[in-house]
Amino acid sequence: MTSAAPRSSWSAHWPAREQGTSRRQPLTRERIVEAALRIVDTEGMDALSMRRVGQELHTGAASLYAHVGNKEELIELVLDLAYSEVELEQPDPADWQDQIKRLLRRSRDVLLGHRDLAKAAVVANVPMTPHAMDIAEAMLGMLRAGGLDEQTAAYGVDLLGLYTTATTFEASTRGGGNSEEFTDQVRGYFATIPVDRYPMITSMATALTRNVEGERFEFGLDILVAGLARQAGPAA
Amino acid sequence: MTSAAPRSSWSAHWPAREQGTSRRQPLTRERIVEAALRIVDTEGMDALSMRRVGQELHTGAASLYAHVGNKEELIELVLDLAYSEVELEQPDPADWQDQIKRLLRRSRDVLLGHRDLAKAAVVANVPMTPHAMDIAEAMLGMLRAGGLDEQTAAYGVDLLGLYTTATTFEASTRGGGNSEEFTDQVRGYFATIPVDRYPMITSMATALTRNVEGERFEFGLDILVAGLARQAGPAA
DNA sequence: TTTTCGCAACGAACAGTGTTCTCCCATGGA
DNA sequence: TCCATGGGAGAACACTGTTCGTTGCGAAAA
Repeated sequence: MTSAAPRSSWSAHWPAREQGTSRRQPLTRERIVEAALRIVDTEGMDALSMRRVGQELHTGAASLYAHVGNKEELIELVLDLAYSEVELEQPDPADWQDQIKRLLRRSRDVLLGHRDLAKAAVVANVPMTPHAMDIAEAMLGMLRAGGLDEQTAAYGVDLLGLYTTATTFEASTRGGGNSEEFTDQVRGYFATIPVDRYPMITSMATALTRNVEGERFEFGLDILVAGLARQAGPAA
Repeated sequence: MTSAAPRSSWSAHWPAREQGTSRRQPLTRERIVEAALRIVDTEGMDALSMRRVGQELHTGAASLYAHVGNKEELIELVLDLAYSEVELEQPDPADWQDQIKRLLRRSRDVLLGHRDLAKAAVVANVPMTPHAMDIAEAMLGMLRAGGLDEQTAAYGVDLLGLYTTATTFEASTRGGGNSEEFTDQVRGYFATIPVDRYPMITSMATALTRNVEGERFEFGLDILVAGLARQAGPAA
């Protein structure tokens, strides 16, 4: 703040730098959401504050409230922007199980590509933003193509979404996925707890802390999709 | 603060009220955690602040830091206190599937009995507090009794815990469970979205918003436990 | 019994947070 | 040209978690 100069006169000396590209663009909802996502990508969810977003756009926090309502809505918009990156495919009855798995893997990868953004997905209720609903719509199509009845498909899409967001959030807290620091830390902790009270945990420490990229996610994914498929099998 | 009197002289006039029961008990970790849980029960997680806990114990926020370290640790302790309410049973190979279901139902009920405490369970990483590990220990025993190998049981306990906490948190945000306000609100929202973009969602609105006590939870529970049992079947 | 000493208790303060109020002023329509 | 609408922005409000420095009490030491 020591180098702060009168900004209006300063920009008056620099009237048309690069013409239409940047040069003090008007504040829009879109630019705000993009700036917020940029902050999440580089500094994480905890660093996302209204003042920080304002700073990113060279303005104050108060200016944002003309476009976004409140922080909760901003986070929702950021999450929806991320969800828009998830590529969808048309439901194919012959391939619906793998389609669902691919879709959820892509969703997970997109979330993991934005640091700990999955935290927002977990805290948010049922996602009712446009692109989140696009994903739900696609999943419902696949589940129905697989022969599931309405109620099973409805419960199923909820279950699959819940699993994906929760498991992705969990993964995002473990330092990005590849770091073995967390694993070693937990394993070291398990070595200190009383064996007589926790015979299972202590003896299974290595299995419990196993951290192979995606394996844990695939494990639950297989169970869930197979379980849903079994609901369709006997009925159809 | 207008009625604030010199407390030392005030308590000097009231030296031994009720002898050993109350009378300005010393601040302990236990009393702090109990007070915090009381606040969560009556006002919810969002109302839980260090100052609020201090107020509950007729002191300031700073006094708590001699016993709890920080807020994150306090929340962990509160969660662990709640987990201590979950009754456990000895693993029985003949009944392991229902045992697991009962255990998770009890866990869910305990969490739901403390407002939105499940939020803490979701945000917390893998629970490594004593009573949380007691539950994990019991579940591991049941899974192993069911014939699952080490790695499957390890992934399984993680999966089941994740599902229970996430689904319970989701349920706790819907106004306690019985309130149909949220259901009507979502259903009303679904009536406003474009049918051509969301044909599935709009046509399945009633199935998607179905909110029968526990049914949704049981749906996922059946799939998960059955899925794990299938992992044990062919191997054993 | 007196003195010392450690440490829990605590008020105040710091650096943040989300949000609102209230101006200022530029821009578009009349 | 005038005026009104509304976005931009500084200041302020009511909070938050946490730390600092002091106070005072209770127990051990002399």
